[in-house]
Amino acid sequence: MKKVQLEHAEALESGLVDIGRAMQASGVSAKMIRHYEEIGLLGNVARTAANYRIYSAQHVHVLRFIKRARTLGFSMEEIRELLGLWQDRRRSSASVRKIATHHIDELQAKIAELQGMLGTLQQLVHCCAGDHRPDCPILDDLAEYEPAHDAI
Amino acid sequence: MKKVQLEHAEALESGLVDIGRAMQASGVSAKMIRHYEEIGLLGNVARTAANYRIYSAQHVHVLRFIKRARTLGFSMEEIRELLGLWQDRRRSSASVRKIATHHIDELQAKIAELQGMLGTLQQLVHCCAGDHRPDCPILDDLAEYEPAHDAI
DNA sequence: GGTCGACCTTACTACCGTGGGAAGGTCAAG
DNA sequence: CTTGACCTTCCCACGGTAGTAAGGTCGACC
Repeated sequence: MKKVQLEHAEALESGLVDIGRAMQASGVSAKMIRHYEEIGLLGNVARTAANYRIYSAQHVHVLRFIKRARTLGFSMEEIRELLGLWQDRRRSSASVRKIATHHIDELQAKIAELQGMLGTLQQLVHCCAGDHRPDCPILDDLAEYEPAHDAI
Repeated sequence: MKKVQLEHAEALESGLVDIGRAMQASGVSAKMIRHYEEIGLLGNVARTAANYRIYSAQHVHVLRFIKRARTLGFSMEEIRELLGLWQDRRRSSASVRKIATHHIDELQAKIAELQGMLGTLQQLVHCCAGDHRPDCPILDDLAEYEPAHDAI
């Protein structure tokens, strides 16, 4: 097992890319690429003799996978699982679907929460004159709101 | 200007409360009450001779204000501004309304973003068999998605 | 008095994902 | 040889909350 250390120019000619190109190709910042490596999402990343990171096409593919998953709001932990399933040929689509539906539930809960806030605020803003006078139902709500005491 | 240091029992008799009671009365954890003091939202907080924090009814009122504002999703910076306006008798309701409408815009943007994620995910989940087989449109999307190249 | 449990204090750590910046090494082109 | 773009590592920040550790203090009870 010889460890072959490529020079920078050499590496780029063999279809490998440096972090700048990986960044362009994936849309993930260099900062985050290093971070994803550090938390173990990229596996082994080669280095040139000068210690520069060198990425294979597969690495870039993983980065684009992560980027897309982040865009869909998956957490890093979920992404870790999804990557594992992606690379496992014996996975079941059910296991992927389970993660996705769980994430859908979270999204729906979050949306409901935000819509609750939004509704209340819209009501308050609607009632607020919004002029030079100090009287303000918004502040009144914040100052005087009493939580419903459902609990004993 | 004598600095009168009250004893614990003495203080509680004068309508002042310790952090535990402030926590119960406001719904804000002791941890966060100290934090809010540290970042300057509570002003001067008195201490007993034994260095325990002692809160006035006004302090508790501020804490409930903060609690309610957090429930509506305002950021700490926005809450700082709202508190300032609340305590300013010459405020205009327009200035409060402005903060609130800005927050409404943020909420709407966030909701739209989450709904975008949700829609895409629901579509993908809908297309996924979710059985023992490995074929999975969800993973396919994550792995092969190409961002639209609107930019040059 | 002594002791117990509940409460308080400060100070540090972590979470999540991202960005900023310092201080230094390396590349390729002029 | 210099320049400027790029790379390296390392540390810090955000926002808001929670956890933990090590210690001081309260009231109540024996």
